[in-house]
Amino acid sequence: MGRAPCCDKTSVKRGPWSPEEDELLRSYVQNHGTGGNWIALPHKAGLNRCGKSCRLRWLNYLRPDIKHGGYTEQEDRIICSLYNSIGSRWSIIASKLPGRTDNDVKNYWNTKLKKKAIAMNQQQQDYYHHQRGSGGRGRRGAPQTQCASMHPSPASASSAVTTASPGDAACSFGPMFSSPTPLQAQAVLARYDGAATAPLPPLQQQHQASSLAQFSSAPPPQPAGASIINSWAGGLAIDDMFLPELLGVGDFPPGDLFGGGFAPLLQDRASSLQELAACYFPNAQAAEVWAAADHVKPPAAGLCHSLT
DNA sequence: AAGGTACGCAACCGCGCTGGC
DNA sequence: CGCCAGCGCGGTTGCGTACCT
Repeated sequence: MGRAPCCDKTSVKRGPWSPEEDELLRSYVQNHGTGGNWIALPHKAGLNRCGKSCRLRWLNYLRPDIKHGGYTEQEDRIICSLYNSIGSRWSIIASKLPGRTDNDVKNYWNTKLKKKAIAMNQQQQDYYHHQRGSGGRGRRGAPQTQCASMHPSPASASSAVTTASPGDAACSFGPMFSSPTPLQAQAVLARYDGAATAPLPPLQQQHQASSLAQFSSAPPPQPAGASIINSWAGGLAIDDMFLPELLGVGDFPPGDLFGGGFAPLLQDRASSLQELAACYFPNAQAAEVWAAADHVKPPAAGLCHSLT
C-alpha cells in the first residue's frame, strides 16, 4: 500500500500556473501569510490547486525577493564549492545565495554549471597529462583537478550517479570519495576556528588530535594511473580540495577554474577558511555535538550562516 | 520553411523528517 | 509512545523554445 496522496489529484488543477492564479496566491499570502498550513491555503485563497503546488509556486516563483538567471561568477563558485563539500543539498546551497531557490540552483547546476565543471576538468586533466608527459615536476602532492574538486561527497553520491550522463565519463560523479568523518570535519573546523572556540573535553581533544593528524597528513603514494583522484581518506583537507577554487588562487594552471576569470573574492585566506568551516557548523561546539551524535551528514539547520 | 533535436526551466512526485495529538 | 498530517527536500518529468539541419 502506497503513501496517501496529499490531495485529490483528480480534482485539483495541475500544470502551469495562469497569471490569475499567481495573483490570487500572491495577494492571499501577502495579506494573510501562509498561516503555517499550505494544505488549507488553496481553499482559503480560492485556488483549485494542491497545497504543495501552491507552496512550490510561492517559494520558487512568486516570492518578492526571487532572482531568476544572471548568475554571477561568485555565485558559480559558491555553488561549486558547496556542491563539492556537501553534495546536492540544494536548499542549503541556495540559502547561501540571496534570492535564489533550491530549484533554481539545482536547475542551474544540472543544465549549465555541471557542464562547465566537466569541461574545466577535462582542461585540467589535459594540462596535467601534458605536464607529466613533458617531464615536468608536477605540482605539490597529488594533482588536484577541477574534476576531483567537483566530486560530490557521498552524501549525494546516489543522486550524482543518477544524474550523470554517459558523456560525463571524464568526470563521472561517483561514490569515489568518502566523507570526512564527523571528527575529521570537526578537526578541520578546529583547525581554522581554533582560537575562537572553546576547548573540547579531554576525550574529544584526543580524538580530534588523531583525526586531525590523519586528516592533515600527506596523501599516500598514488598508484600509477590512479593519481588524479584523491579522497578525503587520502589526506586532503577541505581547504586543499576546494579552497583554491573558492579563492580563485593556488597552484592551479592558468585557465582553469572556469577559465581563470574568477578574481579572488575572498582576499584573506584564514577568514575564508573560517567561512567554509562555518558552512559545516556554526561553531566547534556544534561540530562536537554533531560528531557525538554520529550523524552521516552535517546538520541542515544553522549551516553556512556566515555566507549569508 | 519545416522538421528534428537539444536545452532550460517550471512543476510534479515521493520519501524522510518533525511536531502535534 | 505511536500515529498521522503536514512540511521540506531532492530527483525526475514534461513542456516550451531555441537552435540546427
